Amino acid sequence: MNSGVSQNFIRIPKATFRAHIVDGLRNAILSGEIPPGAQVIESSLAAQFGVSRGPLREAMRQLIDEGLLVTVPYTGTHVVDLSVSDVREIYSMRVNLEIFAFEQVWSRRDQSFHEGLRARHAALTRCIDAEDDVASIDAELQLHGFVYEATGHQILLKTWESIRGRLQLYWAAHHRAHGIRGPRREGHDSYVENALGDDFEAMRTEIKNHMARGGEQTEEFLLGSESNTATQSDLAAGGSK
Amino acid sequence: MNSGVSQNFIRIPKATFRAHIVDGLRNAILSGEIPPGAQVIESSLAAQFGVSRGPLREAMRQLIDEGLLVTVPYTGTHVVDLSVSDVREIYSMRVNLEIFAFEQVWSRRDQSFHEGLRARHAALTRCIDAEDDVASIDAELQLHGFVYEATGHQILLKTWESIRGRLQLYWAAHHRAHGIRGPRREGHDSYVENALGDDFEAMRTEIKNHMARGGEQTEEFLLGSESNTATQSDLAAGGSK
DNA sequence: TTAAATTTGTACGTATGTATC
DNA sequence: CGATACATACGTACAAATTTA
Repeated sequence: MNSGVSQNFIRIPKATFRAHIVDGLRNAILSGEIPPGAQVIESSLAAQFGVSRGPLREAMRQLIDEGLLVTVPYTGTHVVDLSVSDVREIYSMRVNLEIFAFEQVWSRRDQSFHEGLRARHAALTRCIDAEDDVASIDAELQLHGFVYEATGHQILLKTWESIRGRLQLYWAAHHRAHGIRGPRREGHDSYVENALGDDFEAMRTEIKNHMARGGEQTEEFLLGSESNTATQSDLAAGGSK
Repeated sequence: MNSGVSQNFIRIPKATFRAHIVDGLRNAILSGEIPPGAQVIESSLAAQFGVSRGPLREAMRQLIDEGLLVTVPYTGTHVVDLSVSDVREIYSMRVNLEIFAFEQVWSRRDQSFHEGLRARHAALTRCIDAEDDVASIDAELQLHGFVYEATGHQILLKTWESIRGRLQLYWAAHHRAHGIRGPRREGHDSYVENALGDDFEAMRTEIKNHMARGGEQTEEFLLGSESNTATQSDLAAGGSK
């Protein structure tokens, strides 16, 4: 039934089929294998993944409301091409979410929070020292994600996850185009220091500064590039409704 | 091709088919026609809506990550049954989002913002005076939703929409059980007054108070009820991931 | 262990809207 | 303006996988 493409035989480690496709497709997008703006056709992709169109359609729909794909009914689906305002929105939302996250977790920071944060900080530093940019993107997302998880706030965590993909996509595209990542090394030290300190207001301003550094590089990068000030991601961003 | 159930002939007023199902299903849930905790089976639902499994599965998946349905692979899908902590999370997130929304829109409040807000406030007041609780729930959501739309912040708006459904579900269930809605009448007057005023800090505290009123009624309602302190909505809330 | 219920996946075919020549 | 190609959207029937009783 499934010829040509292998990738089976791995027995699908866990859970459903669609989830497996989602991960594969997300990686293909984030790695740049499918570049921003490129069209994805479900029939081709189904063949490429060795699955039928049903599960694949559902997988695509999930990536659509993760904001990685945009679709217009009956015509086609493309990998999102972030505009300046898109990235600006992501960063402003991040500042807000992360301050809220620390607000929620501040009084409940315990031993394991300290250890977890320091561990991820160390991992990030290792990646940066090794100049492994791809890994350090992931490590930085892990660092921030840990804070959201520590809050125990399910909705907050889910909201973070809903923008994390686009943030990662932007960082990855930025890296491939310029070879240098967004936020740079020294920033993380003071970030972690404040996160484990006793001054909440200091942490609040730290977050704003931390994000602002990434935001500045954003502007100059996207303004220097060609395309968009208001892309297709505005309309039909949800697919339906 | 399609026998038995009618509902066709309407020519599908606009856009895709799946979107139509989503609206229908969402209404069925919010109206209590399908009560919280009830199981929904895709085959039955497909027959009931007169559509095939494909579009219906995708519609369900959309409601799943709207948080109205929860599913565990290979076993079943149920209407969400909100726990105390769920509602607590929704309210805390609302406070944060709405303050952020006013932060974004504050300096850009123009003529049409004033008019739009007052118009929706008037509509809400009309519904309350008419004692039409169902309509006033919708009117209140419209009032708050207008603020999010006015920010022009797509991500913020989408985040609001991602919790709006569950908030509406809770209000509707609360109303059916007790006959009285959450936030009461007088609150909205000072809310709108502050929203159009010049004191941002006053607005910030207004929001916290406004939400706190709804939150208190939440506690006593859910604690008086039987079931849950940590429901199924915690795990598998996304279906895949 | 078997069996039932339900979801999940497959493989076709048809219909419809969009765009392009 | 019409015809055509394309990709999505939807329909149907059947097979497989998984959990629960």
